[in-house]
Amino acid sequence: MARKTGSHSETTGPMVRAAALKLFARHGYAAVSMRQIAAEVGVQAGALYLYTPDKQTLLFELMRDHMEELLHNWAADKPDNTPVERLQSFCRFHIRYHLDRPDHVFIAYMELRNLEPENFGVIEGLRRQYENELETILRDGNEDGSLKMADARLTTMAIIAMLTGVNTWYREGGRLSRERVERIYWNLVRRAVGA
Amino acid sequence: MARKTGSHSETTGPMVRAAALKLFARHGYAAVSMRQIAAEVGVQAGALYLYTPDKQTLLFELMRDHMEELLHNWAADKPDNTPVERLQSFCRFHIRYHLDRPDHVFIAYMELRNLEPENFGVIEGLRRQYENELETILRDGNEDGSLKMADARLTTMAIIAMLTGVNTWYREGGRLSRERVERIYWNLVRRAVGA
DNA sequence: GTCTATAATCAGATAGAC
DNA sequence: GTCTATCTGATTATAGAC
Repeated sequence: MARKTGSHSETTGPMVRAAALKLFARHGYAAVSMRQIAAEVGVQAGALYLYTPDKQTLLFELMRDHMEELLHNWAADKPDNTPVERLQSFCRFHIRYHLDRPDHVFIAYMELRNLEPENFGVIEGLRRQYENELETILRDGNEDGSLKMADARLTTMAIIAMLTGVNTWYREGGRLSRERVERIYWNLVRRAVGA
Repeated sequence: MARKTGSHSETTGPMVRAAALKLFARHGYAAVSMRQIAAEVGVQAGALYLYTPDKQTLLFELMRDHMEELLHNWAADKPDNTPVERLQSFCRFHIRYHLDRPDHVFIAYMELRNLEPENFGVIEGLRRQYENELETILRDGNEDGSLKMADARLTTMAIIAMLTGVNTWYREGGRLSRERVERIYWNLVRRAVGA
């Protein structure tokens, strides 16, 4: 496993991020040492600092890249039609995208408090952007009468919490397929907002 | 602050737990040192070991006591009437109880992975008991026709995730009163399960 | 690009004085 | 019951050899 010599800058960098992602998700940022990450990659601890200035940056970049890719992928996916159809797309996209990246999602929600203030601000801003995507759909539906709810902001937070919760219990090969889970959750959301 | 001498066994024990609760919630179990907890209490690190055998037990007992009190309080609150009324009681109870104990709730959800396997099993069992309280209500409603949903277990997980999510954004003195939040969330749940 | 060695600090936990 | 001192080992990060 451990390479003693040679040049691997193009593979080692991604391997360091992948190892950090896996270990942070499994044990938590504060509980994982740089030595553990190095061992997972197959290098010595000192070598990690060729790929990241420090442990904090490693965490921050994992979270930032995840949030930016989330926004980018939703922007590419999002349809331009009725609020109800956009809402359905959002629900299905959110569940699918999050189930595909359980470690990223776990970190993005659990490690916020381990970010230094400046980094925290950046991630909070990206998260808020994503929430606003859903909130806009709900407001549009409220206005044209296709949806009905007391408070669009609260309903946004309620729906996102509900959908993200799938990650806490879903297991591949379990009782229900992804498609079935997506449909059941969409029906819960649909009825909650009177669509 | 720091008492140099004297006997305080009846106040220091609770103070140690309160300090650990606050600091674990704020920074995470792994990121908090016994010295930080001692400083918060106003004693030296060594003195903590009069009140807990180790750091792990401190975390475990905070989580266990929280879950047991949650179950106990719900048992005392829970009405014995129709599924719809029991569901409403559960939703309002859950939001109110969790908003009253944000630090306990935060720890109970975020620090599961820092529990040793045996302790983890205990907490998981208590959590499952609580989920079953809601699931039973939903099944009863499905049977007598007062509620309608595709899958009681999924709906249980969806509702609990949605309700617990309130803790992530609610701020005392904010735009909405607790009473208003409780009512809005109850209406979302009510419609989602066709009540 | 990676290694080994090391600096400087801090961790959890214990022993013994008072 | 608390403090001080200490043990043992781990931590992040850097320096310099190869």
